[in-house]
Amino acid sequence: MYEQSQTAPSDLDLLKNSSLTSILQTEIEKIILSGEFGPGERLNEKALATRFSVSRGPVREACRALAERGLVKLIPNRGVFIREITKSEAAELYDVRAALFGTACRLTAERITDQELADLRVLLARMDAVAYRRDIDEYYPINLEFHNSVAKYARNNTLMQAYRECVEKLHLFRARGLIHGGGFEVSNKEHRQIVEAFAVRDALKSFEAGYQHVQEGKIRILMSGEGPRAKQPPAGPRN
Amino acid sequence: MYEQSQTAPSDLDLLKNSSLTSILQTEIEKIILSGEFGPGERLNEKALATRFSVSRGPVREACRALAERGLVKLIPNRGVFIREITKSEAAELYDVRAALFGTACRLTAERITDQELADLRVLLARMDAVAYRRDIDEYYPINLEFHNSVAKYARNNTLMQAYRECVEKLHLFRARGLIHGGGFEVSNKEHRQIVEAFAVRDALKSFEAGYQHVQEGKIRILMSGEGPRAKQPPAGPRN
DNA sequence: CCGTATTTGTCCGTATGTATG
DNA sequence: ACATACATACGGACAAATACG
Repeated sequence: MYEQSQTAPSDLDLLKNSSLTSILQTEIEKIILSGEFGPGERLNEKALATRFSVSRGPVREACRALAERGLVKLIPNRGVFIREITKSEAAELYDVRAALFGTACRLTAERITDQELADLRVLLARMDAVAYRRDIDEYYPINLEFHNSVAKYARNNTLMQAYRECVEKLHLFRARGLIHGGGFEVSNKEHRQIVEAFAVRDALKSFEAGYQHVQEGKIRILMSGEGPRAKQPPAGPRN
Repeated sequence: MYEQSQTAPSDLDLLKNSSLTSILQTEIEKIILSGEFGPGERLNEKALATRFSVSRGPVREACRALAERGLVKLIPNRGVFIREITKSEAAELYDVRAALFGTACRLTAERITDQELADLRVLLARMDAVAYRRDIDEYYPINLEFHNSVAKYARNNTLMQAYRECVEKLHLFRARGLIHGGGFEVSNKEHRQIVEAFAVRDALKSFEAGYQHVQEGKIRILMSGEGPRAKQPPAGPRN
């Protein structure tokens, strides 16, 4: 029998998780985030299966995983739909993101090395440079790297993963067209406050700076446009 | 064609998600949290299928979802294992939980009604009563209700769900036997600080009280026992 | 080190439920 | 309102990989 001979796997073999389902999960995720299908649109199982030249089984499993992750929504007997993020849900997500990023900042403040601090300052300078030219295509990736670096320096993988998931879900909203464009300088000023809090290793101040930075992003979203009108489905599964 | 005729589903029909897979997901989750299978142990797909008198398809889908949720771990060609939470992972989870609960407290402080405040005080009194008798079986559910109430009063479903998931994952660790038993009075004293911060609607103070309360729980865990020895798997999939 | 048994991975067929004309 | 077409849900079977003797 198996009993105790079956033990938990090491963390390493998760990386080369080369099952067909996990590959599909990644691919479908890419499709979703690429915006090929708009929010609310339906994904056809068979179409996906033929597209990747596989059977529907792995596709279903991959979709089930993505549903749990909040990227798609599964309706019994109707199929899988790209998750629609309403404005209020986006606002909720921003609060969660603020909680996680703020805490990442707090932990980072307690653990950051001088080298890491210097690296962050480099990113600040680079953002200042491109912000001056109002180049959002240049600014965005550096901004992303800044946030990811902070999350990394917190040395808490669980926290970082939760943060990434949160950001990913918000991409579904951003894809709707409501991109928080403006505010380079003000954004980078907030970044600077975070780094300064790191420099003096002030945990609470770092938290608050990170928390408020995300909250500012939320406010920009909420102020822009009217957001998606809550278009009612023609008919949910009535039973 | 489908085009726009297919719109996103309303939030309501998620509740009666009566597909076989989602039922299995709930059932298997119950099995895991009940401790019927210890952490690291393997779940046999066919055994689960016959147990619930269903095919392996829905079982596999349910397990995929649980894997994404972090309750089980899927290893290609080897199967599904109950997730093993090491002490360091538990510590990381506590930081995340602290972030979420602290933020829930912060939001609650901004939105709590007098009635809700009164309800919390009732829970405090009840916990004091059972703490006096050192009755952990009585204390635990009230303690749980207190935390859930606070999470609810924050009026942020996304946050609450993330918090619940976090707590659920920590149950996998608690199930190992390292229950944070002691400290009734000190715990309820922290509860009282949270409620007092609510009473004066101090957001930052509420956050810090909630954050530190969870952190205290973390410290109790870390201090207890040596934690699970990292028993190495006999052989990972070598390829 | 090799053969066998068991388990997982994948695919396909049928039934049921939903949307459309 | 009814019938038709189509997509999903589930079950079962075959192939591949792994574990054990």
